[in-house]
Amino acid sequence: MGMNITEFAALAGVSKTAVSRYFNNGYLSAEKRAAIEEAVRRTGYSPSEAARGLRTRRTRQIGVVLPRLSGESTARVVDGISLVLGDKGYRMLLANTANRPEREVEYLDALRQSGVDGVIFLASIFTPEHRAVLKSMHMPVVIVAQQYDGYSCVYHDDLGAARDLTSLLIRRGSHPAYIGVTAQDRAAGLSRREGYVQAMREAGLPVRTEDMCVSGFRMEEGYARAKDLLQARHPDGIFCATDAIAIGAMQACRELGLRVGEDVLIAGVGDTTLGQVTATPLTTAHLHYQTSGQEAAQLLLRLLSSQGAGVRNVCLGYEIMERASTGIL
Amino acid sequence: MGMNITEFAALAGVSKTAVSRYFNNGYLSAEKRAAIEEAVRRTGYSPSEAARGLRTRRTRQIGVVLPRLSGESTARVVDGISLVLGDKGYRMLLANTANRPEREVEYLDALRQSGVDGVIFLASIFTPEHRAVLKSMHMPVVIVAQQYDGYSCVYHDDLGAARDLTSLLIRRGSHPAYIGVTAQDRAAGLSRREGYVQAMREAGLPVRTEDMCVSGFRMEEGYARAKDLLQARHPDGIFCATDAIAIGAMQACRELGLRVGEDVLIAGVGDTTLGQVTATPLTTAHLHYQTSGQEAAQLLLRLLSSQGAGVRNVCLGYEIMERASTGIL
DNA sequence: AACAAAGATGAAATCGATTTCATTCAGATT
DNA sequence: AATCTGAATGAAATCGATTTCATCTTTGTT
Repeated sequence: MGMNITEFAALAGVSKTAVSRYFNNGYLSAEKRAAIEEAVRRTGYSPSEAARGLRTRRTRQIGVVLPRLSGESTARVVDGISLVLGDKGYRMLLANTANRPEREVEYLDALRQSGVDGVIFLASIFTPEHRAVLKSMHMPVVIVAQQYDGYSCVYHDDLGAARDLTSLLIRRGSHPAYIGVTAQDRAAGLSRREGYVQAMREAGLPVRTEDMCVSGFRMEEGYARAKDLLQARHPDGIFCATDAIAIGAMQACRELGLRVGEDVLIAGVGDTTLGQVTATPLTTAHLHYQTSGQEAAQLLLRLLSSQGAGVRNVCLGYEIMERASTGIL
Repeated sequence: MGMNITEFAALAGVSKTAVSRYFNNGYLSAEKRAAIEEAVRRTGYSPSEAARGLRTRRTRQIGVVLPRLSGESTARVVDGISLVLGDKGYRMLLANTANRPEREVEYLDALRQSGVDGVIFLASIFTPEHRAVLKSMHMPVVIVAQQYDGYSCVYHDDLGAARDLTSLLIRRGSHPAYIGVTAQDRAAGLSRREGYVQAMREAGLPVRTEDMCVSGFRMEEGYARAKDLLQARHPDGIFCATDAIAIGAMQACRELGLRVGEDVLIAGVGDTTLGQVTATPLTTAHLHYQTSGQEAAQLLLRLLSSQGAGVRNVCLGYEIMERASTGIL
């Protein structure tokens, strides 16, 4: 522990320079290398990250900003990130903004100061302040789950997934309504709604604003919106922008005496575990969250090695999981 | 960005020392303070964490070691931790060991080197190596979800929860079997099993090893163990050490044509969202995971301020959530 | 008026590494 | 034999802060 390079070098019988070279693979004779290796084994010495960071301006730390940790999708993305980062000897500095956009900006700023080598940003909503802070970051940034011009992004084909699911609902004989999330969230809000609209148009069905509404991300909110919608418009199908909302909707159906998969067809997006254990298993789209985390980390590491390698985007596909909520199979 | 204290001091018309004092609330005249404040506003200067860390040997970073991120309980604990830490200006270095105990030791070691101020350890299993590495940590450590002699711990009353749930199963008319996890996990494995055993004894029921088995943490594993158990022993109740296992067990029942809550009563532990959306809502014990994260963070911060304040333990209670899986309410 | 105590101040030392640079030495080339 | 090449080497400069310490200014006390 409390040993510095000078002490250690003396102990190993070599110069400080040699020790530094040992830990940074520089020119070094085999004997010295062996002597140092031996001394390391004996003493457990390892160079101070602080000193090293001061000199090299690199910390081997990556900042990860995310809106929440509860929520399976985020957790899976982070899992993917840490998988890749851990392997490459990078550490992960987590900034949990607890769904408060003003905190996002705050934290991005803090990360900039704390000297992380790069940032992975799990975005939900982009405000003008976001744009400003992102611009002021003098380090590589990768954005996950959103496409954002000028930055490397890893995202899902939200539109495609929503379109396919809506088409499925139509094919199974329903005229689906829509429960989504705020359009400020361009991926989960805007794109998925657009997918719904496209599928409806393609099928020649009218797109009525009365059949569409906006919910929060929580199950309870989905439940409430669904109950309103079901009582006001009596839809025979609902496409929900997220699994959580869909689960809420299923519950609302049940309470109103409607059979899910028969009286009302329901689909969600995300393929969370939740949708697999419900009374009626949920039809949904599997998005490759963990993969997106891995891709993001790899993208960032590439940006770190070859400086300014330029912006690169990765769009991941999806997989439709057809289950009983859209009709008995 | 690229400005150091010397440049900045010149720009503000004061000495380096004054600048340092400004950022560390030392003696400083009002005029200088104002001048520096103004200059900070103009330039956006902020001291380098690396240099600061080198000199002070403090990083304001806390290492958090955890076995997995997917899994609601861990996510909630981390949420709690980041809530407290964020408020106090500490950052969180996450080490995700992906359920590999050998990695836990590795990461603890890495954290020690990387100079975090303290560590929060979400433990599941303790091996002799764990003990060794923990001992070699020259910094405060708080352990969550396990009681471990010599360290400050925040944990749940696993035994009590298990005992109460088993008693409930018995009161509702069943003679419950047990599906648990490895006893190497002293909290979720050993204590909960002990709670089951105690409740059985109290009720004067025989505790048969054939009625008890060990599962992994995943739903699918709970499903498999439950199926075996149900076919071999035909129990009319099962106490499961975790919600995930319980969900698997419910599925096994359904597939065997047994009605959950009638033919077979089932209870789990953890009160995850999963248990609230299943066909038959799950009776379980709510453990205060987020609170335990907060408590752990607070404990650690206290250890950091008053050096060697000594070991303190926090045991959090639980709340029995009685739902339909133990009989229609 | 003399003196002590307390408040401010900045020069210089320090934290523990990396990196530059000048030098040595062995072997290859002419 | 003289020269060149390139690998190894370590002394010293450097990264950007904090902290000590000696000095100077106030203020308060008698």
